Amino acid sequence: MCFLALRFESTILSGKKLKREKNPKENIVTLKEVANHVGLTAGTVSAVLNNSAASRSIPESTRQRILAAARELNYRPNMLARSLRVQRTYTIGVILQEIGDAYGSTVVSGIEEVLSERDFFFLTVAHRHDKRLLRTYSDLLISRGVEGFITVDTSISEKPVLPTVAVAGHKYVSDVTNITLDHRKAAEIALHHLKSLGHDRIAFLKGQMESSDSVVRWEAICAVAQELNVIIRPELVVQLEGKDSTPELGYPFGKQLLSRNVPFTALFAYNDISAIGAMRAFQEAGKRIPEDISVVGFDDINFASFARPALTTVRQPLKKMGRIAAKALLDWIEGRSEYMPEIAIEPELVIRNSTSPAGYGKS
Amino acid sequence: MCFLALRFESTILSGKKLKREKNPKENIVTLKEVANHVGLTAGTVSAVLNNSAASRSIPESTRQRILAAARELNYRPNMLARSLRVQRTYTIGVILQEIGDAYGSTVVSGIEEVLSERDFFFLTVAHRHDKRLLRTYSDLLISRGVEGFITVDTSISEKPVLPTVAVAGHKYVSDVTNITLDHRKAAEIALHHLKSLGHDRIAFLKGQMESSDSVVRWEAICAVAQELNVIIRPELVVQLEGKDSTPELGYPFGKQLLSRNVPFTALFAYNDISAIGAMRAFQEAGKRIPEDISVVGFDDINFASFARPALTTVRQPLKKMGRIAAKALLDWIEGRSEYMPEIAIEPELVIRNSTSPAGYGKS
DNA sequence: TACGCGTACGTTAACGTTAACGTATTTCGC
DNA sequence: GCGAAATACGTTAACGTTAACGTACGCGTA
Repeated sequence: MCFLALRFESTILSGKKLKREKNPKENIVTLKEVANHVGLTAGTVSAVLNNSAASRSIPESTRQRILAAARELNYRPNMLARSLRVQRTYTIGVILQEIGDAYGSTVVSGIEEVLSERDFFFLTVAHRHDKRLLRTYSDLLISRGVEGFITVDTSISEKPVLPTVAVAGHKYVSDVTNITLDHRKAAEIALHHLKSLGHDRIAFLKGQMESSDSVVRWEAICAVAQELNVIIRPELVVQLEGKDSTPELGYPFGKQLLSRNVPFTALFAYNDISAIGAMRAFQEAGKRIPEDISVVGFDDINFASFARPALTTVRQPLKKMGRIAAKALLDWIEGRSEYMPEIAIEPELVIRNSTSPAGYGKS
Repeated sequence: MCFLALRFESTILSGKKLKREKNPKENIVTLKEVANHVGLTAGTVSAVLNNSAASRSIPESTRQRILAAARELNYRPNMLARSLRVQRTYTIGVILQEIGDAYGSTVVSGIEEVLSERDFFFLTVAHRHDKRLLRTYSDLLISRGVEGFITVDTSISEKPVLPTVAVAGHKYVSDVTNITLDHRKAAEIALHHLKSLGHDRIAFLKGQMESSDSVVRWEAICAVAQELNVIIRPELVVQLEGKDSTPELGYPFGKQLLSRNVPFTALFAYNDISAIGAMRAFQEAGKRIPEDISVVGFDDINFASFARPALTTVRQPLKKMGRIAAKALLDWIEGRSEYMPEIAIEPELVIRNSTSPAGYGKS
């Protein structure tokens, strides 16, 4: 019988080898093949490989025999089948606007760190600001069995079917955990910095309507400005538009600001990329930074410190926010923690060389 | 019977509603539930929804009844089960060193564009320069049924089990399609540019050993230098180290170059981020760019044009390379095209403000 | 009226796994 | 030396789909 089993096995194997050229799937080995190889059944092999409760009664010698065979045949469990059976995929969906921008990439890098520590994988989709695409993608991800979502800079309006954590989400929807920066604090530190440098004519670059932080951040700025007696002049407020994720974004709006011919000594931009773009517009127009115009950015992306001059900015700990989002989601999925509606993140002012006392340029 | 069916259905549904609070999976509806709802079997419903060959004999009225029920119940096919059955996952694995660096993110954005057009998804893994982790991850991805791999800036040495496309891969392994820049051409245009500006003392930043382009690019530079009679002085060659993906990477090596006290009028850096970091080191030491030192970068990442001065660089069309990689892989997987060992990409010199004639600073 | 053919579905098995339960043999206590 | 318990496995069914095959019925035709 042993002889027969061996013969059987070897013909199977040689059959596979012949086919391998054509179909790469042919040489991936299943549980049943491992079981055949050691003369046991799939159930037993499964129990040992997962060392489940049932395997307590399997003697060490058999266990070793099984493990050896699995290694030898290079057995890789089929996660599809396993997931179908145990109803878990250890996969989450990451939904963002675009792939490749500094903001999203950094958040995703934080997410990935945590997921890999906890043996989860993720599928990424970019909805390109299209509401319908967003809906389609979340359905497709559910089809693929993701156990939860992390959205980045994307507002959700409907209550989702699965646990969802929104990085920079603001609509308060039940069953969505929002990871949000403390925008009040952010506005305070930035405006206080500029005010204490003597700036009283401050220009603003408002975020695009599609960006989920825009509204909340602007409201915080308005509220804090009032408290600090900083006047917000409509002539000095410019609305960003476009979905560019390079500094090109801010360039035309920097020019626009200058063309209004309303004097200002400082700019508080919506984010670092628009700040850097605006800086270039200013510099091309002969303005010196910070002597003529001080500039404060937002985010503290990698390149902020390498802008010329190095950019003063409100730091959002993006990678950390990604980590926190992932941790919150996994704990929630695995029932280690309850749903919480919000996790607040503290911003931090990073003072570099793009800000200086007002009027510095007049001397 | 119809009454019974309805009753049955409604109790099922209310049962689900009660459970929904506890288990989110409870309210996702299966093919069998749709079938029950219309009083048919799962097989029939499946045939209609996929409009397979078998559904030719299903009358329009029934077809509509099924489609309506599926919509009404919000049926979403379970891709795990489907994939297990049809042995296809429409998923590929993207393997990169890190997530969040400008180079990789841009390539991935190109990949994603093509995948989404063709209804594929992707799982991303970052192996952090660890060979063993790379191996582990590729096994895990195979477990999850990916149909192919795209690697970014990662050398593979073993012949892979699945179709693989390597962006900036250089080891020639059979069954791997390499998407490679024409490094000879790149070296030619960069060195010719510097030489024609009169530079004859050129410093070089060599790529890190872990970066897969390093060796090939350096060899191309050496070969072209010889042909153009450009002398490469060992004292002016610095080896980059570290896995930083911000300009911070180049900063210490820019300093190191200056500290050697060997005069040079130009720098050809391994990539843009190291070029920008080195520029800052030069500027901090009082050197003007380009008057005292011309700098040429490599890649043309988003920020290159917003460096001060705007960086002259050898452009790699990163997004396009991602697109080409994805297209090649999908065509290969779906048998629309044969395996090809290499696809060459043409670099392009982008002249901005970081280069000028040698000796300009002496006047 | 018997036969064939088209119509409209149902049935079965399989994809690879695993949890729950079954069964045959051995070991041990008293 | 007999029953109970432990040991070492096997068997079955199910996860949700789909491809291949099967069947029952009605209709037209020779």
